Amino acid sequence: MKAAGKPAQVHFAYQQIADEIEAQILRGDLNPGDQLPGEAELAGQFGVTRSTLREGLRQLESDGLVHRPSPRRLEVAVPQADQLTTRSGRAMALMKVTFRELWQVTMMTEPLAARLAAEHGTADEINGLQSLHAETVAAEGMMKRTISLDEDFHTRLADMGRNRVLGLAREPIALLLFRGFEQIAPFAPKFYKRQIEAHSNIIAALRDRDADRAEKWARMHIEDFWRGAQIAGLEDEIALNPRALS
Amino acid sequence: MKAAGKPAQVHFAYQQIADEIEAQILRGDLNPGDQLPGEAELAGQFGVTRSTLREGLRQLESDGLVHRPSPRRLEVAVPQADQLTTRSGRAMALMKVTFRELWQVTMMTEPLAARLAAEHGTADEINGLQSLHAETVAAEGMMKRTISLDEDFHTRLADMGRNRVLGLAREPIALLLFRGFEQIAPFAPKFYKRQIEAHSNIIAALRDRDADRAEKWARMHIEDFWRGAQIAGLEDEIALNPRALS
DNA sequence: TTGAATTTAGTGTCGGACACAAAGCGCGTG
DNA sequence: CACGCGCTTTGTGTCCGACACTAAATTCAA
Repeated sequence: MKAAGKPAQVHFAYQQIADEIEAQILRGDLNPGDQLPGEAELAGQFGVTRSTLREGLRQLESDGLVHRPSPRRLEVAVPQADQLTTRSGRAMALMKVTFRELWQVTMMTEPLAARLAAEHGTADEINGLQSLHAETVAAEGMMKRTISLDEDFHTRLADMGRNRVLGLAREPIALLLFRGFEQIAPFAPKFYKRQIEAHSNIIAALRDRDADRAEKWARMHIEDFWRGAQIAGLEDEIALNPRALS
Repeated sequence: MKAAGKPAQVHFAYQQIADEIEAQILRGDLNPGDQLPGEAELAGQFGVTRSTLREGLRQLESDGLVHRPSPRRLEVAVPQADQLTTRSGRAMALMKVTFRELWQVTMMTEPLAARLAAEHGTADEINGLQSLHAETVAAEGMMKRTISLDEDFHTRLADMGRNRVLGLAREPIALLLFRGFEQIAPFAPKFYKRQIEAHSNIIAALRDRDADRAEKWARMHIEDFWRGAQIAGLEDEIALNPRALS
């Protein structure tokens, strides 16, 4: 059992470059927003060719540690949430997680999100949710649109809670689960109404700053989802074929 | 509002290559374990030079979609959990999340993990936990070692629950939070004992397959952690300077 | 037939080269 | 003197060709 330091398998130059720059960023030598030198200069610094350096840069880029606002400018970035969402979502899809797994976790995250939102959400944000909800009501029966609006509703709810960790953790999970609604809806048409009821009760609870009630309705909302999955016989089905992510 | 398809900003050849191969994997044309042709051949297929192709490969590699078991062999991989853990952990560290944020989420994940473990854990796994626990008892007072063992305990507990989504979501969060113990321990020496008590109660609950009790003790365990953070005055402190991730 | 020696193929790296676009510059005109 | 337009410079994306080194494949010997 060794300390969790860097694995020493770094004999490839491009890997060393990526590691070194990563270390500089994590160490704080380079801060988000800082601009990096041109490729030629960097290559010189590291004593490698541009080709080799570029391979290292590609790696950092796809790690989200650097990015190019303009083709001319290479700067240090803080990893963006949506990028992590994509990666996690892809991983979960490829490991063929089931509805049950997604649901079990969502049963925790969404109620917590609702609770925190009730505690920290601003009036403006609540109004925003309200108008989003209005759109949802108008879209009753339109599956794709409903799914997209639902994702949005829950994401905004989570953002209102002022907890970035929760936001990061729940996003890919909620995305996959809610998308499963596509397979459920045909079996349970009345779920549109129940969803609308739940959402409006959550909003009402937020206005009253009633964290308990918000949490309770969120829980019921997600429980409903599970009943739908059961009706559709999806409990242990794979949630999503990866291609749907694209 | 357009469908969530790929943004069309794919004028760079290396990007197109990465996207194309990614699509083939997601679409199922390529399955985990499949071997890919050599670089020369691939380059030919895509009509680019090896240099360009390699940049695309580096990107896929760091996305965890392909990897090289031997330098000679390039094959399709399913993204590994620890890779995602690193990425998420790094992101959270760079966005300077607070102890409070980490703790709020952990208050949900660990009790759920304990509950699921009580429902699905095998006798073997429980015995494994038991011996790990014995090590922890022996390490009382040794901070670094205690932290590492604690991380391990909770990770194994989560794995016992047969929920990969929970495992994926909680790992980076728990890692960051538990590591904060380093800053707490000096202020609250008796926490070693409370941790030992909590862990052994969880194990006992697992043996009885008492999900409620397991969940309860996990919750108390994490609550303790929060009290420690309060004593140390860390509630809204940044959990970790990124460098500690290395 | 099995093991050792040798060929072969493929990766990692190098160096140089060119087109194209953006950033910086100078110039002429109002 | 200020402003806009075209030119130069700089840097990225891509290509080409080459070579060392090592792991896999093949041949050869016992």
